[in-house]
Amino acid sequence: MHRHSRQRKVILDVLKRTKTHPSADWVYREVKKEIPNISLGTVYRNLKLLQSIGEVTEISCEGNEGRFEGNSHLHYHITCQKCGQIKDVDDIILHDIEGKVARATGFKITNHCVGFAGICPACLE
Amino acid sequence: MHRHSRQRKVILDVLKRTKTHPSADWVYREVKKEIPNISLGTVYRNLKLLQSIGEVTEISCEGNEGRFEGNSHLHYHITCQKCGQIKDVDDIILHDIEGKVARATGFKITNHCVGFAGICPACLE
DNA sequence: AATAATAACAGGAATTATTACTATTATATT
DNA sequence: AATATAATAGTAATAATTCCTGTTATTATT
Repeated sequence: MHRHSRQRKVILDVLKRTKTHPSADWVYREVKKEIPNISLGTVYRNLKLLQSIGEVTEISCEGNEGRFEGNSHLHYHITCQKCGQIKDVDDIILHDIEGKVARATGFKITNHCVGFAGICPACLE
Repeated sequence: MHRHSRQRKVILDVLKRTKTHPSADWVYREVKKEIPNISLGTVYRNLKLLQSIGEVTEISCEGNEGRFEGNSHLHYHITCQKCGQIKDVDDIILHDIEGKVARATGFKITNHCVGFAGICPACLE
């Protein structure tokens, strides 16, 4: 059973209000502003716990391991390597890729990581 | 300029002949059978060098960082979250996703990261 | 409100994966 | 064969994460 703790609440708040995809250490430093003696272990433990209850997602694409986000809905993105903008890829384009892979492999799929990088139309000119 | 070394050759041979997606440490232990005093640093250095010349790929999706493969034909990966095995998903299943995304977004795509995670048929029982 | 049970904590040690350093060895070129 | 230096072995260092232990705080129960 989970008890409430101030530490957990502040960690989640920090994640919910940032638009970036911070590392555990960034979260630690941020939470420290409010709870100066928080332990890094507490941050890791809670990031894991919050993941397990679906409040937080760990990004696993594009070498961004160890980055977390509080907005846990699935999405695809494409990054321009020149100007850095990130665009969304319409779900329809990649419709049912999980289903296709599940049928081909026999796996029960629980997660996927789909991301692209390239040069955007504007930068191509 | 690259010189040839026995160490590099054996490391590449080991990777080319395995069907698994080994870690640097597994490669190290395997190469040790042939070159008992090889250094782990040598394995890491060569894995990196072999990557840079396209002989070896490092898997970068779904928390599989640090896994390598010598098989360079296009395919995707699926990882079992229970037993940890990594299997290949043939390109045909997700045929031309890069092209689809390119046409939908107008990007010139140069890189992608596509991987899946779930529970494998054996672990589902 | 006080008590008891234990989840969660802080702080530090331990672990793991990877990289950096340095003196020595091996390879390609002359 | 002599030379220059890429590559090596072995070790130390770094970074990210997890584990451990004694203490604190939260929740349920009285």
